[in-house]
Amino acid sequence: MAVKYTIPRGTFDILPEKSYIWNYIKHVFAKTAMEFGYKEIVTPIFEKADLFERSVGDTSDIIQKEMYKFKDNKQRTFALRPEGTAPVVRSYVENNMQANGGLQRLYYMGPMFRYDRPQKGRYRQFYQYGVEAIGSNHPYVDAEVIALQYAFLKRLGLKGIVLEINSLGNKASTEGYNKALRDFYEPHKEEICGDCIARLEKNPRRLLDCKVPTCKEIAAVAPVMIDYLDDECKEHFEAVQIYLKAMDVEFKINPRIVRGLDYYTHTAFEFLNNKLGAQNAVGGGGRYNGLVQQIGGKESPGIGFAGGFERLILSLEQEELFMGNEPGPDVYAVILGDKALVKGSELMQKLRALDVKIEYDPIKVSMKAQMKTANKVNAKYALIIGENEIDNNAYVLKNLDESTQDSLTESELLEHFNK
RNA sequence: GUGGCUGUAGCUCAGCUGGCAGAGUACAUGAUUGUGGCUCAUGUUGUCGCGGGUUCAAGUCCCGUCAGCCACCCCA
Repeated sequence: MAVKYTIPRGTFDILPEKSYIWNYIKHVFAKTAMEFGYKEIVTPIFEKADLFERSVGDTSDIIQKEMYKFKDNKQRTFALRPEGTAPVVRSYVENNMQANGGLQRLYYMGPMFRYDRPQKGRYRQFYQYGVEAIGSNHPYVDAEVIALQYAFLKRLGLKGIVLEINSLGNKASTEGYNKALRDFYEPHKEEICGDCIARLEKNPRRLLDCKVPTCKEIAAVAPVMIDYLDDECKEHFEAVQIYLKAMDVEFKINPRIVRGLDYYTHTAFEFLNNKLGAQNAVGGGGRYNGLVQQIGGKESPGIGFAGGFERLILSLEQEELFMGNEPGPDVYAVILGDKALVKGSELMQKLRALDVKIEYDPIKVSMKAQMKTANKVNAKYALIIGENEIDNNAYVLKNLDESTQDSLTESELLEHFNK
């Protein structure tokens, strides 16, 4: 079909039949976050580009090739946000939330943008939900944030998702580890793939999960991050695990977890659905103790996570958790003729005032077509309004599930729905 | 950004070595003069993704392009 205007590549419309499930997920997330004491924060869709360049890290692909950058009329460079943490931290610093003291618990939802080649579960405009807890380095907070996302996924009914955690240590241990990795790989330079040679420079941790067989063999005996943690980092990581167990959160330690953004330190975690194919990360996050300072605030430790709506919906569909369809109307009005429609309009309006969800479709003319539609939209009742009913003040209310019907006067009808 | 597969009715898809564009489903009408779901009958729906080329003739072959999917990459 040749349509004149088509949607931009890597974007999608949320059509009415899907918007119900989107709203449902948003609702469940907001509810879960609020139970943990998190409050919503809404930041703009675009920010100054250098906010991301400085925080996310200028070596990452997200900044190097995936950011939607543009100049406004005054030649200032902005970017559509590629992720949610930097804007929240910017707002935290700019609004001096530190002055409130204590821990700030924030949640957000909204579209993010990355210029990448689309495939299933990967879009150029995609929707994330996430939280940030800023102001404490206590390992309980790490566990709380993880437990929140865990609770959210459980509440949606998802079973096929596993949680993996890791510690990336502090800056010193990360640097030490990266050096150890580079030293280890140096003598193997001839044997590893081209991608891995680039990783050696750019992001040595990624060497560990290369899929090329020869690289895999080498990676299997490469040094592991956990051995490079100092005592403080180790203690923190162990404490997180104790709290997670206390909160009955199931997890697995995976020393190979790498996060895509440069600002992560200490705890890192991922929720994976391995039935999803290549794009299997349903959500993930980690601690970012240096980020607030980097963005210009007083040093303040933080941790957060983000997850994608699209992969969540794919997972729900896969596990056949369709959350039910949108409920049908309470009443479908079967109105026979234009004369009856005048009284019908009046009646429908009176019922709506009683909070009754009522639909009518003037395109369907015959009674048969209207009854059929009432059935199709899954209405509980069909209300028949014809000239006979109006003349006799006796309206037929048919219960479509039970196939029973009663004849009611207008006041009886309103009484029936006045609960 | 790299490689591969696919694009035909609203949806799912068939269409062979070029020869009248199809099925199921959905939708509409009727069987049932004002009562839905089941059944049966009849009917409507197409720039065959788009542009070009080869040919008497292209949904089919060739080139280009756009889009989706799969893998890499990256990550949500």
